[in-house]
Amino acid sequence: METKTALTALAGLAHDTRLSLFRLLVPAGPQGLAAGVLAERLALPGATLSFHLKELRHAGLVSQRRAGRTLYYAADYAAMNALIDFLMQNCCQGADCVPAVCAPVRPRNQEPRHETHAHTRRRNRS
Amino acid sequence: METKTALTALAGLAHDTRLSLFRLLVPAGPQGLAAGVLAERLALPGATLSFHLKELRHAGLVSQRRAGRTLYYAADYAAMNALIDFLMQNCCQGADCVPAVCAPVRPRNQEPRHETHAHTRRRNRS
DNA sequence: TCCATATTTCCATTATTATAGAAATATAGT
DNA sequence: ACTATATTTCTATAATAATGGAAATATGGA
Repeated sequence: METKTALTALAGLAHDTRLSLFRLLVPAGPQGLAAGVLAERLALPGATLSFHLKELRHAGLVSQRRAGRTLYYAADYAAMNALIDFLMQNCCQGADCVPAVCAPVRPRNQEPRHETHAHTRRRNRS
Repeated sequence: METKTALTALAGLAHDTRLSLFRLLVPAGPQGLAAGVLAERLALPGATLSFHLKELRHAGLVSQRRAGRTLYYAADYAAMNALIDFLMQNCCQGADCVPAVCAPVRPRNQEPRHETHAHTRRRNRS
């Protein structure tokens, strides 16, 4: 991951509202949540919500999908993995490090979402 | 890690100059680098450097130590680990996840720097 | 075509963060 | 005590980001 990309991702998450949005989207899985639902859950005016969603989108952390007149937003797990990877480079320079692997909690009948760390064994079966 | 703490840490790293500072400090190990050295390496005016170092310090990402008239700044590995942990919660909600462990590259005659993840096996001997 | 719904973009305002010169503080040496 | 060095805090200014009402766009249904 490029430094500039990492910086944008960090700035994307470094805001109360946006972090909350992302945290709502993560357990929602790949199909995401409608803008309206997000607005309601966080009690945000539409314009403000839109502003932050755009920000997250530009940071590559969420994706947008239209279905009828509602827009669904979903967390981008690969982007989050890439960010974590980047931070681990900055934390330990690649040495003596256990890499992280993240995936949607319950992938709803869909193929695996990212090929990063294909070599890494999974743990924490819960 | 508390959300508020994570937000501060994210904001701490979400700036070009501060991320560069942190990346200079990481390989420097626990004894850190003098403010003067950092100023020179990044070609920053003293006041600007001070501003960003304070920011990083308030975010808990770096520590300060005085020796004579020079102030040394060092990366806080535990804080970085905590941040990565936090992000992994937000990425996969604790399920199906390999936790990360980070440590200084070459601990210079000093005891291990953090007790987080004492249960986790190390990998990547290089 | 007309109306309702879902959501965005526009724009003005306010709030927050960054920049860097100059003055202040801390320490050390003579 | 005086001077030099290292670095910070003070302060004003400039730059960037966030907020939210109002107007605009997109879609779907009658």
